Amino acid sequence: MYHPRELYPSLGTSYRLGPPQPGADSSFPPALAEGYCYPGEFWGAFLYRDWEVPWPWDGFSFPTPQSPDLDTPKLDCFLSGIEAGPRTLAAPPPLPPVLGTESAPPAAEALHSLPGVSLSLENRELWKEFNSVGTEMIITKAGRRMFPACRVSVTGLDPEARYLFLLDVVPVDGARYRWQGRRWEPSGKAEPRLPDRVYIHPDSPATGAHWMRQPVSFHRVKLTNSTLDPHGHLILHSMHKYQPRIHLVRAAQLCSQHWGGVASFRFPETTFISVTAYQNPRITQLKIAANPFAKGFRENGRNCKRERDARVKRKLRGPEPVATEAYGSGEAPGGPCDSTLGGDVRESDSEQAPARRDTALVPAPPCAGPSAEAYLLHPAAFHGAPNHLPTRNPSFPEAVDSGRSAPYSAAFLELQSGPGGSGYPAASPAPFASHFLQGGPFSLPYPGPGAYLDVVSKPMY
DNA sequence: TCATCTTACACGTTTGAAGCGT
DNA sequence: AACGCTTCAAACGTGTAAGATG
Repeated sequence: MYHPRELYPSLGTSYRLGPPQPGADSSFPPALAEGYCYPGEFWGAFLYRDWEVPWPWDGFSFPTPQSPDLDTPKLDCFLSGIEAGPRTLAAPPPLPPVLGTESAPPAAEALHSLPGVSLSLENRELWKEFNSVGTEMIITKAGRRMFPACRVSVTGLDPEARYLFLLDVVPVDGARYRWQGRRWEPSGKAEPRLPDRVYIHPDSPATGAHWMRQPVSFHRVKLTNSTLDPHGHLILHSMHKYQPRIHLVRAAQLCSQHWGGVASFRFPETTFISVTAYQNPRITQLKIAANPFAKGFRENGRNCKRERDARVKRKLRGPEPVATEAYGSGEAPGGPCDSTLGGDVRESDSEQAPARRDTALVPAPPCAGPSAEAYLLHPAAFHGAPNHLPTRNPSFPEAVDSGRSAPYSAAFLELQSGPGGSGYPAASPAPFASHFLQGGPFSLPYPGPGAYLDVVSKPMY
């Protein structure tokens, strides 16, 4: 991955994303609000903040914002330029204060101007298993993958139209948490919110047929606790509760100035607490049992506690004899649930390097040449079209993050908010992109596939 | 002293280049 | 020359434990 400053030094260091500034241009519809909907039921989504309507399910009520920062729709910037679809209203169920005690409904939340589109969590059972214990996600300076990863299947897309799949992670509440030996409990106020970043699925943009053909996996997303993270990973605070959101953005016409709509989803069972080291031993066991990368820590693995202890003892005694004991299959009940995609297709096969991608599904946009303006207005049109991507500045080394050549040449933008965290160039007439891009030359490139994007960023501190 | 974070480590998995045969 | 298959080494992704930090 490359930093935009490295890729495009002429652009300077600050790109700002934000909703339109008051008075700058009032010709756009207000941002759609977020809503909660059951997959398949919500369609055409809708909701909240400004309207109050009865929630159709017992026990749910309108949420009370616990923090002014809380749950700010990062993609409002996207929505402000989108042709709004029909609206209905629904209210999100309240998120439980403490993990492991909730009985959250199988609801997906939505933001929506994509009627008929629904998303279902493919590995819901695994998520539920973790959620029943209280999911923890390790965050490290270098970035750590999520496990379980978000894997969803989508229906209701226009097979011919192109869509972007995005993922971000938002705080669930305004509290900091603490492991009290047996469970998580709130222990004070949350840290100031960090810059919002969005992960763009490497296949983006692709046709609706492509997205619907098989489940969409976000297993490459990495979480970090480094506020200065140069790799573009999603930045989280440790000991805070978060929830992933998945967004679908329709690029209505590759070369038009309008995007066709947005749908945003989240699933209650994907809530997790970010940690730098696992607190709940049950979570550790679940991860070891379910994550193929942790096979070495299973009962029969050489890295299991018994073997490790034995190695330490042998080390203390003297030279270690050649190990003759065959260690077992390492297969634990439950298996690597996240390693499949669709029927017998492995998850990893779903996000192959471009060479293996069905590029026929994502032909180069019919635009003529790498017009900077076209890029700005229709970044999605440039995804999957290498010839249209700006050339990387060779004077900057590749990010340390990838020892091997990055299959997607992933880049990301670090887009900083201006004063107040909002605003956009009043002079820009573009209906979509210019709503959230501000402060820089308009040759601003869109991050490549598999990249991260900062949106509506706020000052770190 | 305690809670939290960082780092090095060993191991299993994944990836892609190289080699080979057709 | 092109293609497909196999092999293999390097890189990556894990959880652990010791030590550092505040």
